[in-house]
Amino acid sequence: MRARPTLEKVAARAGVSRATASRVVNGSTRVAPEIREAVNRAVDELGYVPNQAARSLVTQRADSIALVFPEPATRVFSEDPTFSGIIRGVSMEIEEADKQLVLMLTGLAGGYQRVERYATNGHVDGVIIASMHGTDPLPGILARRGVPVVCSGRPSVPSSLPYVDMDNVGGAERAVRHLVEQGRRRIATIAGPQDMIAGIDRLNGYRAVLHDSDRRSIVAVGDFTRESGTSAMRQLLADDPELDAVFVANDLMALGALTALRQAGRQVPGDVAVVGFDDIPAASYTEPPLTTVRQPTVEMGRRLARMVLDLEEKAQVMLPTELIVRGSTTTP
Amino acid sequence: MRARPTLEKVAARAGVSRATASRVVNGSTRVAPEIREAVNRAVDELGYVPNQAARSLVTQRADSIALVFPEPATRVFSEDPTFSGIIRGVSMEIEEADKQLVLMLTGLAGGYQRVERYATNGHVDGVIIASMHGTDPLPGILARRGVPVVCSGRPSVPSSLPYVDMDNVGGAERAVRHLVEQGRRRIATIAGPQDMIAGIDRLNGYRAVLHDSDRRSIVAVGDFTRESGTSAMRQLLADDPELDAVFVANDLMALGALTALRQAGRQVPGDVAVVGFDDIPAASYTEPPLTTVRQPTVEMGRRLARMVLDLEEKAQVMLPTELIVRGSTTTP
DNA sequence: GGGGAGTGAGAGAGCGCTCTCTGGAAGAAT
DNA sequence: ATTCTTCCAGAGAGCGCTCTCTCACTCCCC
Repeated sequence: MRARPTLEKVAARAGVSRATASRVVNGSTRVAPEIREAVNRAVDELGYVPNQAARSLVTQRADSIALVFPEPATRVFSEDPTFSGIIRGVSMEIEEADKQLVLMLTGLAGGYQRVERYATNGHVDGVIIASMHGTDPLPGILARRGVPVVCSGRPSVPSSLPYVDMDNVGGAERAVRHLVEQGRRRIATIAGPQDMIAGIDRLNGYRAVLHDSDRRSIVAVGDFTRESGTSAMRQLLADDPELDAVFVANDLMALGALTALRQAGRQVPGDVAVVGFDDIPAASYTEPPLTTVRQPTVEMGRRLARMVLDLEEKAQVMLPTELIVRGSTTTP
Repeated sequence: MRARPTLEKVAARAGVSRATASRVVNGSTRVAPEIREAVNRAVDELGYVPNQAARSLVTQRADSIALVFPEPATRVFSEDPTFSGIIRGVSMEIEEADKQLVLMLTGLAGGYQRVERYATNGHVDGVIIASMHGTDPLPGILARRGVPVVCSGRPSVPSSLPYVDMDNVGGAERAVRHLVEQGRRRIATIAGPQDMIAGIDRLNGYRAVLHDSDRRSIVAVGDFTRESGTSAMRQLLADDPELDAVFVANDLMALGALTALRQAGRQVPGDVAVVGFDDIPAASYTEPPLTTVRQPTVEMGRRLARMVLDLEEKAQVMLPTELIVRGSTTTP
């Protein structure tokens, strides 16, 4: 394999100085057309590609951004496509901007320092933190160190850091209101973990609508896993055998709840209507198909990337969610 | 934010030359203990972290490796956790080696050139290609350009490139043999796409066992999606209403097949036994739970990473698969 | 026609680091 | 005591690039 050509070589071949070659490569307009032409030809002929390390060294930019998943890696890539959607969205924008995506899965405590070291090190122009725990200290640390940071999901402690969040409250409200409109009287919920903003917000949305419609709330708490959905549903049925609807804070738990309901001999939606949250692929294949709230995960990734790349203003953004009505709440 | 300290600063503080500081930072043994001590103290006090760009520039190493998914990104992160497992495995090893993971999702044709440019550019010490299409030209191109490449999945055209593959043939054989042992007489298969090595190998495994056991093969072909599993199953039932078992080349299609069987009024495993392949999370939650073949995806990621990092010899490796027997083939 | 204004190209410094080469001190051998 | 060897620290070049500064040249206006 032959050595990679340098700018010097390109300049020599085009009969110009290195500085001029650099100008052409970087798209400066202040170069005479015929010279630009000559340089471009030399670039093509030699197959020149700029050395990123050299460029970074002088520009102090890295042309890459880090996407950090502080969750234990095992959880990150489960059946939940939320993270996949974010990765895809981020990846699209990053690619468009001709930058690189550095993926960091940092489940353990030690991983924090690794990310911190790496990010404060000029390796990276910005960091996207796909944390679901609002209390994560990492965003604050990095921000204080001067690294551009954008979070997915609103931090639970108010801060001025930019983030992109889903409208969890609104989605939950729409879901529960849908159950109310279907004439359901006793609407229970299986809430998510209350140390995650998504878990908190979705429960708040549920409570808000029930309060308005003068129904009492029936709450069980799960941890977003399928198993916890099953046991939470059993507990709800024990608490209130008369319940006729349940809003489940994510689809995975809703799948578990469906199992528990089947085992308890309840018909869905005849006896009990079920609404989930997330719209995972499996939701369309349950029996009956699951009514759920869709999240714009890819869009979320795109916005995160655009913010961290400074293609749009860093702000605190809320993305709308959408209720997808299927068979688990209505009979055709 | 204060400027990052340079080696120069560290050296000054420790009262040594930059060269000596560099030696200490890079763990050279030929430094007097007290000096090493002094430098380390200065590093700690200043919070020094080496500038990777500067280091790369002189060492010609990038300390990062690329993980490329040439599939359309949409497919990559679907319900199929194979890719997630690979990412996690790769990530673990990369982290351990203190290198970076650059993720490239290059669905479109143009993406190839981007990867090629990026990888032949010294940005990256090696490339892991998570392709499932054995005919992918990218590995060959990169290898020819002198970039270390390791593939996940055996290329369909024989080559000398290193790869890590799953024992698809063996897994399929074990699955079908299991059906034979259960006394099934008419064993059909829903094969995967025949332009993917996994699809081909799993069909070959099926054929081999049927041939040995003197049964005739009944084949329908799907494309690894759930929908294709449903329609393939319908077709099989039309072709041979008497079939009493089906080996499905992946779990997603098996889920679809289960739906078709239910709609056709067949009991599983009473009338028809079903085996899948992959062991996706959903497989344990179907009714009945799905017998399937588990793949060591995380291990695959680890091996891929270790090879590309030269922690183990680059070779053509086959990882064992494991039959997980559940309710879709046996009654308790 | 002369002097500024404007424009485009080159010279050269320097980003932060590694690594070879050199030099000096200390210990071993003669 | 002198030379040789060993060992460790420093000097300095240079990785490939960007960017400022300088300079040469053209153009235009008085």
